[in-house]
Amino acid sequence: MLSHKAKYALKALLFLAQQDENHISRTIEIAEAANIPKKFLEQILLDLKRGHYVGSKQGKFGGYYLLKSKNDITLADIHRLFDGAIALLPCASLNFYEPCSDCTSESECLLRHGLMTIRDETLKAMQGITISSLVKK
Amino acid sequence: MLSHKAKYALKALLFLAQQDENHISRTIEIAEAANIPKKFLEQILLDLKRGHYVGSKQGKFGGYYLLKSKNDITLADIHRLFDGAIALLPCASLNFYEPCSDCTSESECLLRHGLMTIRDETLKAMQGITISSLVKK
DNA sequence: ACTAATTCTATAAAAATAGTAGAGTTAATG
DNA sequence: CATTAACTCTACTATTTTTATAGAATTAGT
Repeated sequence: MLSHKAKYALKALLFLAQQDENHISRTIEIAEAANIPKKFLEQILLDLKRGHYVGSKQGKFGGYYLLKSKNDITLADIHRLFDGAIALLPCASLNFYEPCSDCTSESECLLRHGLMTIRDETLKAMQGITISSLVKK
Repeated sequence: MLSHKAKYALKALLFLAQQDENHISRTIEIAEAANIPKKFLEQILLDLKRGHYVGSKQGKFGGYYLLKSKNDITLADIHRLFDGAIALLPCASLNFYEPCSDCTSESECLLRHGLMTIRDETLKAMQGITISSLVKK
């Protein structure tokens, strides 16, 4: 399941993607349009900025805008940024690999292989969903 | 990601699946073989029992055994039993549907459709992984 | 009766999540 | 250059979920 953060991030990105090119949106606008607590959204937008998904303009008449193309922001990206690994266990993860503390031998682990299969399929599916594809629905 | 409970449940089921037909395994055996805290495993086995995945025999020489066929226990089943919805948001879930509190109109939600696509693909993949298929690896 | 196992309920400790507060910084404008 | 309106940053708090643990009750074989 997605955390609220990830969900809010997606909703914010969808909002930004629907604005005119070069338009700058204030946090409060996004918060009200997408029904997100404003102070919470501030943090989320900063995270999106640090991930180079959005850009910002400071000061009066400042705000946020999409930095990457709608086509280049996938569900997988946002999941990883806010919720971490896409794999079902850290030992099966590409980007967030960690051995299981209860695992005696990873190579003999019966679970890991199956979970890596799932990861590959889920990842492929999630990389197929972009902000652009969502807006078009 | 899977919770420890779900991971431990899978490991316990894998252990049971590898025993001889009609063999009964004590909790302590499973716990030691799979490196799971015994008292925690007790709860998990009870949940698996309530889900009709394992059966138990009480009293001296009691223990647990697989009730369903290895082929009929899927990763999707265990995920749902311990970690709930497979969908990324409750509003996109088949078995754990709930509307989002922040959603003003579900029919106009741009996220939901994409998440239902992901759910269908993930679910299909997870239903393809059975205890039996894991043991064979 | 004794022993060894599951069953059940309650509790506790730790971690993660969700959200809030408030001071600081930046930039436009008159 | 003061004012205003925006983003930025750090810290904190409250809640919920997760991960167990404790201990009494029940069951059944010998």
